[in-house]
Amino acid sequence: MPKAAARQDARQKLLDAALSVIRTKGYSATSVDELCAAAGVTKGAFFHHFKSKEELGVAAANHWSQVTGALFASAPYHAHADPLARIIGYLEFRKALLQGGVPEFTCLVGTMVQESYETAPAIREACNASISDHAAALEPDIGAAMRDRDLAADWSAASLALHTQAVLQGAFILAKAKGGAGIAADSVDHLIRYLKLLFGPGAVERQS
Amino acid sequence: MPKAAARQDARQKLLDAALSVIRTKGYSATSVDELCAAAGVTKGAFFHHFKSKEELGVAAANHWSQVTGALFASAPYHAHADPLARIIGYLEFRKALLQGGVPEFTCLVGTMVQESYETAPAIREACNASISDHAAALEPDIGAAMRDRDLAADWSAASLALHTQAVLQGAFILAKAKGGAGIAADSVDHLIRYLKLLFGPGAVERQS
DNA sequence: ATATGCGTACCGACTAGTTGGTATGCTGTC
DNA sequence: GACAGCATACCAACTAGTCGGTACGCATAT
Repeated sequence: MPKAAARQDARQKLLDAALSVIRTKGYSATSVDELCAAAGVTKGAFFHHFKSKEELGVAAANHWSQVTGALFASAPYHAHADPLARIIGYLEFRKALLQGGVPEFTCLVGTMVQESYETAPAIREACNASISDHAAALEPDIGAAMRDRDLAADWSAASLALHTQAVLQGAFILAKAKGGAGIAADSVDHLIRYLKLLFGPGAVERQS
Repeated sequence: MPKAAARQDARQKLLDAALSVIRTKGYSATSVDELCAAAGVTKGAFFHHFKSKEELGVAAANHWSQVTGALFASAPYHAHADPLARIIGYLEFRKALLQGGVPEFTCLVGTMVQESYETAPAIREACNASISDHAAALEPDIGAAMRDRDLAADWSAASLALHTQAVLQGAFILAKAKGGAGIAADSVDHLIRYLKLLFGPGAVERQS
């Protein structure tokens, strides 16, 4: 019975379509009709599940958090024993993700927040939560690496975690401007170099 | 005779209005009518000077390059004798610019390229030129600092120059998401710390 | 078993307003 | 009187959102 399975999946199809369409054209330039066409559903279905386009935007940001959250949670870099190795592993993983076309590896919430931070507070907050939560997931490892090496820093683990996200978001903008991923990988390399310098020479190698 | 002065300035007023309106609402969400209202001109004047909205976008990006180019060319950090001190001075200057509301200190071309990189090649290229030219202006100082210190690096002056722009663009996104400049300043601080580590301890202090 | 009742999921034509763009005309300057 | 600079009026296409209606699953009663 495909009927039971088919039910309630217009919402999912719309959210999945939103991820790719909005990353390609931006939030404002994406029309509801276009979203419906990409998802293969009707406008009636759209407004049955979302009371407005803005609500779809919020839901898309949350959906993005879930999808990427699952991706990073199951990534292999968590296996490293040394916390700094896990952080570097995370960044290498981000670099490995820079494959395919620009719309495929760039960030949904980074794109959306640029367009709606002043006009759609609900979207801004959902995007902020997505970025901030993702950064917060890095904090424990950064904190542990600092403690491991008795670092008396004038910066916090939280600020460094957010800085990694700033570099990534900025790398995406340059990739969009230049039309390729190369420059983004270079920027992540600079970030990795920064971390290795911060935590001392040979810091990663002296892991267990 | 205000007439002679008033002539030909609809274009300037439109470009100036574009800088602030597009930075606030984004390119797609900004309508031609809105732009005209903000500039205090009519639609006829708009399409007299620009044959399409996209052409206005390109012109706005070029206008942005000119305005910011003049700002940075006349900035005080060029006075430092040491090239590294000039670079750090540039970043401190960028930090000092993080004043007022978010729309006032964020970057026009970074905002525009996100929305139009796939749909408007002319705008993408104009934004790319703006970012790349600005980065290129930093290259000579970075190269000089590398030579001064006999740095045998596995990265180029060009890639570090672009990395600074990535950090700044990413910092703007975080500022938009969080609704404040604080996080952006933190990220620039991390970047300054990276440069000081890269060029060796006490590198800036041993300038003339 | 089957009839009744009801809620959720979905459809697609419709509307009021907005969009980028055009056609035409007026006004001052060379 | 030609032409640049602008204004006004207008248009077809598109916009987000609405609305009356259908299809179907599920619970309870009979």
